[in-house]
Amino acid sequence: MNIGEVSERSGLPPKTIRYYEDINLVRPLRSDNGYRSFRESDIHKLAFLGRARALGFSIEDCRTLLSLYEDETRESAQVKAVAKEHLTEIDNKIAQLKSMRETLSHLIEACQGDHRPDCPILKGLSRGI
Amino acid sequence: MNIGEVSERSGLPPKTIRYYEDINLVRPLRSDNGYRSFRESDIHKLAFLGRARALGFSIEDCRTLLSLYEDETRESAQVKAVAKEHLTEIDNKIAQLKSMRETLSHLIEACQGDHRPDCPILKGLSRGI
DNA sequence: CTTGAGCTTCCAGTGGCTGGAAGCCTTATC
DNA sequence: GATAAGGCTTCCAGCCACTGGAAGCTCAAG
Repeated sequence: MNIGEVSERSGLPPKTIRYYEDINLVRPLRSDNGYRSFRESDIHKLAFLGRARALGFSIEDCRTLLSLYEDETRESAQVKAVAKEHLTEIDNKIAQLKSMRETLSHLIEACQGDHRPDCPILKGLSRGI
Repeated sequence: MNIGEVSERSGLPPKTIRYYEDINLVRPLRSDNGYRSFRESDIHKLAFLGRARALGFSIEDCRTLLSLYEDETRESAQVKAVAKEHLTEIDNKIAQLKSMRETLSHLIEACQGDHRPDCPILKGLSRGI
């Protein structure tokens, strides 16, 4: 199967699929004409990667998860550890964004948003919030 | 004032300050020895930038905010518009992270995390969540 | 005079793609 | 058989906002 169809079936752009080959996440075969030739197992891997990326896992996490997926002797504790660590990162990001949101929304509420130059947002940024 | 002291007083790393000069966010003077020579107003600007960045504004937003800050004829509505748009982006990011968190935490809860290979997290990633 | 800290510039790398150019391959149409 | 369109290939550059490191200059202390 050529890259175009694989792109449609996996939901990943062709550029991304080529990139994943570059960094050895997938290793499609090659046809005589030089085109990449994907097996069903490649598509399955790519879809796996797409879902893991959609959950925010880093590429290196994805590599780990994929190798665990293919390792019949894995222990689910290994997978769970990776996932838990990622969950913590997500929680940290959410907390950081919420804190930004808090400060920013206060400033926005305090600002009249009219034709006059006086602005609490700029004051907050210039004086320390 | 040299970059080291400015770094301490503004809370920004020297590398970042040099970068901000590169992209014309600040324009410190130069001493005869070639060293950057910062005025109080430069430090003020850098601290402003640090706070805006801490609120998650992009560099281009920061450039806009800084120019509004220095423009006496600004209308606070302009500032508020920039801030509101950024707030929306923050809200979108929070929503996306929460959705990831939701899915991921369900998978984690379902996983025993023991020595056996059976793992709902990997199943979820491979079959579609 | 030497040592060490602080400053300079420049280049490369981070993550995860994405855009674009130049050129080969395939398929359909004339 | 020529040609045009579309899909494929590689390679290089760029995105964002820095950050690390090398090579070399300047300055203050001992």
